[in-house]
Amino acid sequence: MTSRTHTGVPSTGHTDERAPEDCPVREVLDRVGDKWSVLVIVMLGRRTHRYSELHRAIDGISQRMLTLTLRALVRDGLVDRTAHATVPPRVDYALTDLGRTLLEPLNALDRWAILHRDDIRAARERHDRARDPRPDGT
Amino acid sequence: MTSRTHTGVPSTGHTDERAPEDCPVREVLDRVGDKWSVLVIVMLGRRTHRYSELHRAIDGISQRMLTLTLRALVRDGLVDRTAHATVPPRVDYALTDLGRTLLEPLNALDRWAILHRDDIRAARERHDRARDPRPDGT
DNA sequence: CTGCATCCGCCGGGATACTG
DNA sequence: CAGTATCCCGGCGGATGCAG
Repeated sequence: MTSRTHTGVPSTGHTDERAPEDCPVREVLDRVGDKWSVLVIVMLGRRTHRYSELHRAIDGISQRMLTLTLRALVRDGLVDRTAHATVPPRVDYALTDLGRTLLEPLNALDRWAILHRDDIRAARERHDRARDPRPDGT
Repeated sequence: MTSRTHTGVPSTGHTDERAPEDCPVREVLDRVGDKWSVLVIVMLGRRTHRYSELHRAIDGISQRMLTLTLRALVRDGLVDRTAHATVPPRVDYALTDLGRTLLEPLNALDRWAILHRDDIRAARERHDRARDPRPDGT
């Protein structure tokens, strides 16, 4: 149900109350914010990988999730699938041009994470310590 | 079982096989890739909001999730919570300096989404049509 | 090797009711 | 107004087994 009932806010008119639902960021995150997509994209950003390579490289991913993730990425035109009719079969996955363009904003996020991961850890510990003082030194 | 039997692939050895688990991008996504965090951050990026304002502005969010989301963001030092001891109570939420820095990479993702959302939609429809031709015109 | 099918546990998150 | 507490459901994702 997306029908905005605008209960109170009588469209203040001047404020930028544009609902963030149609905010494109969320759209990307809905596609790529899952558990494995970014990992796959990052791997394919380095070079083309075949299925088993990805499976080995991305530690912890199940065949099921790797397949589902790849399928979704292929469907959205971010990843290219090339099946070689050899025996044993061989399937290569690579980023499409579109997929490669996604690398940039992802790297921006990456840089932010590298710069501020310690800040977040610090803030978190500070916050937790304030809530649960742990009188003893364990 | 991860013991490389190197059936064909003769041990890459020199390639940058660094596992992407320690890839910081995933860290950010684990924190902010949930359903509501980005929406809240975007809203707070525009201006300070109080609880009820966020609740009204972010269409579809439940009190529970708004509370949980805000708590997590505060804990990580991305959002600042200011409770005014008035009656009725009033609580303001605003981005911290750290939170504001996150706006940039988020905007990068945003720009990407705006630029390429149509490409993705097109690729998806093309892919779906190829798989399920739908002979009739429904 | 590259998947697909099935079963199942876990938890994100919605609905609802209640409190300070 | 600004939350908290409880119940509950869907689906994400892991494990396993089977197929081309």
